[in-house]
Amino acid sequence: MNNELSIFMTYLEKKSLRLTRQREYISQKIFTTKKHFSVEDMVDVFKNNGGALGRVTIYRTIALLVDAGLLNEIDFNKGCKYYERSLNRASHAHLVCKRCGKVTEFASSQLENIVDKIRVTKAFEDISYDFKATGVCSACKRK
Amino acid sequence: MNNELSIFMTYLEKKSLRLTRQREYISQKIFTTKKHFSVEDMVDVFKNNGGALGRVTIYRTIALLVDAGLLNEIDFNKGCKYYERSLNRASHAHLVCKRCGKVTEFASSQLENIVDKIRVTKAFEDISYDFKATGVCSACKRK
DNA sequence: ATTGAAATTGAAACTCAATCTCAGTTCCAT
DNA sequence: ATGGAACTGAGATTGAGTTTCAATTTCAAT
Repeated sequence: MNNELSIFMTYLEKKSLRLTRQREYISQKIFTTKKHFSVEDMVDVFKNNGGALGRVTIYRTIALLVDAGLLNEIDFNKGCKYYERSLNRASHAHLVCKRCGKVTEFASSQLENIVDKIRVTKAFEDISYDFKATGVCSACKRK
Repeated sequence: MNNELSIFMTYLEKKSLRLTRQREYISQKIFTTKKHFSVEDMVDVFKNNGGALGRVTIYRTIALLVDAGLLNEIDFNKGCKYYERSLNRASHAHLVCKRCGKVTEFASSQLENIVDKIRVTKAFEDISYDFKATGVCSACKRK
């Protein structure tokens, strides 16, 4: 059922790392999150839910999830990293408005074609990717 | 002749900003740079060349050049922003090796297609874009 | 030329995301 | 149980990038 958790467990085992109570809490919370989030967002989640976890542990767990291929790291020009779950996501670009900062997604299967070509012609492996288009959204343009 | 400088001058005029000695030094240096560079790289350039310019001025001038559309801001997972000249560049992706950190480029005209589609279907304007693929390069894989 | 408003510079202080350190704790294999 | 390895988290640290502000430069209007 919980595919992501089982992938995480396999990853940890392969690296001789442990699925601790903290790692389980943090990853389960992330695996039920639909939106983009920053590390500080997650720190706040656990602060508010009483289950105080050290911010360092949250940083480290997210780094593990990125390395395991379960999270993509993305940059929205906001001064900190953001993350999104990567499993079974349709390929998409991120549109960031440089006026209002709003982020939207743009589905495009062509991105997969490009990545496939990179994989084949450059012998690049284990690829995660991020297409970011920065511009002015239609709402801001009207002003 | 110096197309980029004239675009920069037009941009400054439109914004009622001045082409100062410092801005001219910094932009000319950038307009003769082929490689990716960080702000600190530029700070060092001017430190070594004796023409000490305040780092704040360099930050601000680069921000102007980005806003003028003459530089693209790119992220190589290195903890600071990098920049590349954008005028008349063939569209390309950045491949970043997560082991050795090496950055290579991958030309792909398909990227323009995707951006065109974003422009039209999302009414997104004034777009700059960055396609980054993070993975393991063929050299690191062999180890 | 002189004046005054606006833009500019740059040193220093500051912010804040992210990392490092290290002492104390937990877990696992023997 | 015991030793070694992994783990946690508070606090200190780093470093890119921004803000502040006093002093300077520029430009348009007189």
